[in-house]
Amino acid sequence: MAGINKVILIGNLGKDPEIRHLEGGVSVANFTLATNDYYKDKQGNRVERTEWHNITAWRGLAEMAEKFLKKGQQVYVEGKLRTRQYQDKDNQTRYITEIVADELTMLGGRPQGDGTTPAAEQSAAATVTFRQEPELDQLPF
Amino acid sequence: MAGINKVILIGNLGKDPEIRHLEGGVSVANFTLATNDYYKDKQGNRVERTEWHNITAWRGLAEMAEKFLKKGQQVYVEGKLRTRQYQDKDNQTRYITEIVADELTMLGGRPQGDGTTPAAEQSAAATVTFRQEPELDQLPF
Amino acid sequence: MAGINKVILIGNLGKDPEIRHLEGGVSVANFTLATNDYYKDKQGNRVERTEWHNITAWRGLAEMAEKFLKKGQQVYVEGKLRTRQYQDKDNQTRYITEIVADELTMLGGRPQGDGTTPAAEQSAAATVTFRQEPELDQLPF
Amino acid sequence: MAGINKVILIGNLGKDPEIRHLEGGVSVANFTLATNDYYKDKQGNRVERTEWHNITAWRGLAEMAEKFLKKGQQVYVEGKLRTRQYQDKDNQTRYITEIVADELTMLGGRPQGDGTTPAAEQSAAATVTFRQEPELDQLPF
DNA sequence: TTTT
DNA sequence: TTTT
Repeated sequence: MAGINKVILIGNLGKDPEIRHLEGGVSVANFTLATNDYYKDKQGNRVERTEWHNITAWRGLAEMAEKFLKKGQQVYVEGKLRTRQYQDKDNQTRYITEIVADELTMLGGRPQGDGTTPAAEQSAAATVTFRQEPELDQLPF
Repeated sequence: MAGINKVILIGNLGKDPEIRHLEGGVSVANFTLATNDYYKDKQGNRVERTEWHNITAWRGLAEMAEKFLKKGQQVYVEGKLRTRQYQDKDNQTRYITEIVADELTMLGGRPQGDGTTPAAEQSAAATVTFRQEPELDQLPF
Repeated sequence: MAGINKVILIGNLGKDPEIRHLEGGVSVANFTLATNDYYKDKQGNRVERTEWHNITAWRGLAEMAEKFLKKGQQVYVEGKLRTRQYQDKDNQTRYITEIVADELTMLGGRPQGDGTTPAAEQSAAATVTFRQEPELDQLPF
Repeated sequence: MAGINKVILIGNLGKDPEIRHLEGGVSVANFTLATNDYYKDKQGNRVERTEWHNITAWRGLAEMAEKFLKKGQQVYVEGKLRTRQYQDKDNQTRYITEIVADELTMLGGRPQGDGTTPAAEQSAAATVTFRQEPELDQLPF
């Protein structure tokens, strides 16, 4: 049965995206994204809570993430949850949950950079949306 | 900085919700949810992929999950991602990502039951929405 | 500046989709969707409120809506808001807000049909997802 | 049957929110929000399309919109669609579709102000989330 | 005009 | 009527 698996995040990159080029020319980028919220504890103090998310982007979206996204930047991420298993260094099975991005949109936040990027270029880049084409496999037949 | 951390799922319960009552009278329910999608592999075969999600509901939403949700049922879940760490049996730190539910809506699917629940009750239950009140801590001050 | 314009609905079709074939071979389907919620009035009575939405689907998604969606069926719709103007019969400018669908997923609800559709076919159809390819114009250059 | 009626927008305010205080002390704020996207026309030219949305906020959320949101600012809006009818000046029935906000989050964009607001205050305000409590009527009984 |  |  077809279902829905959708994640929508607005947060800040914890580091610059890291891109890898797999065999067959496929690119994959990874970065972490912090989303913050606030709550009041029992004493009435305002407490901040940061949640860290593992974001993965494939193909053209990976290239664009590498090109345009920087540590500290505020970004909108839309994607889906995927939990995969891997073997840790002790050969034990572990699980990691990632968000596979379908869309990345830069929001108003300025990137934390070295100051060498011309303001005009930053400004132009700061508002672009990247949308991943759905895999050609999504058709119902 | 305030962010957005939102998950929207439609899937089927992998098991009946399990509820625990913590000290202080707080309830928490857990269940797994399967979301399915399809893709075509390189040979053009239609392949199904199932993603399993860990859902957590608190307080009144936990009570309602226990009361109304059953294994197999199709449900809409809205919530937020939370990754927490715990110690495994070898005292190693591990991480698990869960969806903390804010809203649960039963969809058209009939629960997989023992057939003893009157149809009228099932039908009445099958379409209700439960919404968790936001914690009273969400105000910006 | 790039923005986000996203609508997520789960409701029931008020009528069968109506499809039109425009010049150039482009298809467009329209249907209405009812979403229901409940509130308690000041006397404590449970009141139902129905909201009606105008859904538009283009191209392949239109064909699939016509083929698989029926009056009464429960469906998940994801799309974007678009308000367009038109001239009414008195030649006055009027506005209508529609949801242009990107994705349609049939949920558990059985279609209201003439009873001639084999159950197996209904069941197969009842869970399919249709996803519109993004227009080729979504790239940021 | 319970349904889902959800809208998620990121855009810029077209004007400062206008607040009205109804009898009984209830506040309601209105503003317009522009969401922009881009497409390539048949000649390959990049064309911008702006969609304007009517946003309504009630009670505490209205007060906060009035206090913190300004023309030009970039904001995340989550809410639900509601189409209501009214009589125009010729006593004809007309319809308008609005988004009734449940949550407003200011994003990185600086408000278009008179320059008298201290930067620190702007910065503090620029990232806050306001969440409307659900009406107490949302419970399923 | 839907659904429960 | 916004933003880039």
